[in-house]
Amino acid sequence: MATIREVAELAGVSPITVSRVVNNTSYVSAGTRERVEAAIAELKYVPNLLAQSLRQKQTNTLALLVTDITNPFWTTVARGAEDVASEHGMNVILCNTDESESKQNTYLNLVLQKQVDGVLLVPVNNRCEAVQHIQSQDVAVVVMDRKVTNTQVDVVRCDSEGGAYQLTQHLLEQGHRQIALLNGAANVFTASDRANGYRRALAEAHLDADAEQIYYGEFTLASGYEMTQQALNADPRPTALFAANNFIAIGALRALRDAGLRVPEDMAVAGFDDLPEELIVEPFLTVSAQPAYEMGQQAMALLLSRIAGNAPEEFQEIVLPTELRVRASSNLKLEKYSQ
Amino acid sequence: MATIREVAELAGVSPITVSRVVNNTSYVSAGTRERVEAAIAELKYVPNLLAQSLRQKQTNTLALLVTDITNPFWTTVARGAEDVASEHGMNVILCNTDESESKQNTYLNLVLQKQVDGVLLVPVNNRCEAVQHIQSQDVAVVVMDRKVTNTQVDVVRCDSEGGAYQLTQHLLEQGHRQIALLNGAANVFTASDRANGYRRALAEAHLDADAEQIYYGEFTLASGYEMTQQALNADPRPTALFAANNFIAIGALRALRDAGLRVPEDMAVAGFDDLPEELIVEPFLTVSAQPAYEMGQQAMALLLSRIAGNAPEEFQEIVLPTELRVRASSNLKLEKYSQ
DNA sequence: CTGTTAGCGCGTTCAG
DNA sequence: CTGAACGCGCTAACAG
Repeated sequence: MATIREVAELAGVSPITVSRVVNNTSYVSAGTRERVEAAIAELKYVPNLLAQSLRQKQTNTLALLVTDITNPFWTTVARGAEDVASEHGMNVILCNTDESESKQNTYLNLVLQKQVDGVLLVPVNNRCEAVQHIQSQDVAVVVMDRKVTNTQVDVVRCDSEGGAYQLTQHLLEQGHRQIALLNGAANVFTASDRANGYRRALAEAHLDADAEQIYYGEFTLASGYEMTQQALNADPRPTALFAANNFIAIGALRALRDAGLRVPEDMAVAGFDDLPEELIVEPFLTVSAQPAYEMGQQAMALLLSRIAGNAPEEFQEIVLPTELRVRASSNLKLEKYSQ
Repeated sequence: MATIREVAELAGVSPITVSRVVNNTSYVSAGTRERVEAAIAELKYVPNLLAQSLRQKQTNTLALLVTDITNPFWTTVARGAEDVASEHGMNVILCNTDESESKQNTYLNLVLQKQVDGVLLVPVNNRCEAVQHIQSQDVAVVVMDRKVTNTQVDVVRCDSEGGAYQLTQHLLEQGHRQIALLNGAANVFTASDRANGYRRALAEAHLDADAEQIYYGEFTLASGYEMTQQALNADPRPTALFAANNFIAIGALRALRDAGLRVPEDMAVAGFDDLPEELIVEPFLTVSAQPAYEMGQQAMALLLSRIAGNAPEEFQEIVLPTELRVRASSNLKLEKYSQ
């Protein structure tokens, strides 16, 4: 662990000259440069970024806090964000909040202490303390995927309301009149937005309030399984299930299998979020696909321009459209998945 | 961004006293502590970990370099490693090398510059420069999943040879005599070990060398698809495919589907690495499952004990067993997956 | 229980 | 083109 001083001594120059060679920050004569580089190689010198960042008051490091890194949706978002960041020479610290407020706050404190230059946050709920905490430290922040209340902040998200509307409409067109919505937690905006889109579609179809059947749970397989069991025991029993994310959908499909029901013959199923093609032999589930990679890209691009100080002064809200992909799980006419 | 000095001034104490309050590192009278805490709250003081780490010469941060974070296998490994690390108050920087040597080296340099206390490395090939580079900086390192040649270093991996042997044996028991191995890159130990296990099983079954049919590609869906197409055109055409990882297996299943072949009726398929249950409605693929989470745990535990200086002096090689899970893809008698 | 001194490794500022 | 002085924010070592 050689220091810049040791390199300087060996090369017979001052530390600052070594710094200039390493960072290419000023002209250095060819001869000096050569001697310095030889010394660096000999001592296996590795610059200490802690000291550099401390001095320069910037770390070229950003934090990305997502709610569930085991979900391919978030992996894809993270890839989009990282690709943009590394194009700009910035590194990303990825943190997994597990939808837990305490984990979120722990990680937030950690990365603020690590002096990150900015934070890309998927908030675990729609309150605003976390965002304000970041802002109070004069650290740039962009909220992703979910809105927050009562706070001025940049947001990049997908059109959950519109996607849910479209998906519900599709199920109505297939003739379904009892559609159960298996949702995430009610205090998360993506969940309430999807409920709103669902309601709007029902209202336009002139179905009365009785037709509404919403279950609130979590964005997990276990919760999807459980909500499906409840829905199967409901009266009237739904003929279609709308799963508010991919894990809920898989939980629902499992519960249906365990109940001996076929999809789509005995129950239609549709969901939010496509699974990446690497994980699926043949797509079967009808979904409203969110542009995960693009969301990560755009959110990171906005964060970087905020840091660089060349973003518009007013806060942005960027809403990306979702795409309806009709497949066999909601449509008897399509060939059934058989693998 | 208040500093410790500003807090000290406001509280009417010295900076070191503030430090002691923040870190609970020595006795402080209740009254002083209260005044300091009030000042911290008022100034919204957040300690600067860069400065602290610079001073203490340790960052409590570790690096984890894996080859493909979009693969659930590696996500699971990472979770195992992180869970152990955070139990010990250590943070983990996760880096994705994409099986690229240059990316690996870039990240390695970055984390060494960031002064990580240790590195958990999945090397992109079986050469040893990367490991020696880390060791030359006196940074602790544990290699995971793959061996490296010519270098003394701790290794935690799974029994690829044994797992491949077991899986091949299973296919032989099902009556297959032409089994194609769809493998990763030849210069990666996990790939060559799986080839060795495959060969050993063939040899024990007294099949001559002609029976051996190994394709070398990459651990990706696209490569699995391609190798399967080659295998289908081979003479003799195999009756069973052994995919060396989960992505290759999915590529193979797709290629078979596109060729109009049924599994297992027209072609048996088996693979390495189970997919996590969150992503699968009903397991269909026969696999040799590696204990991914445990591998992450054990590798991290070993790394931490090396750092703490309480690991055995000699280098360890920990080999975890794989588990054969027979399912419908290789067995006509089992019920076919139909979802 | 609290404070003083010194320095971690680096880069900014200014001077040559 | 090169160097000296200084300080980024924090804490180890020592003193009281």
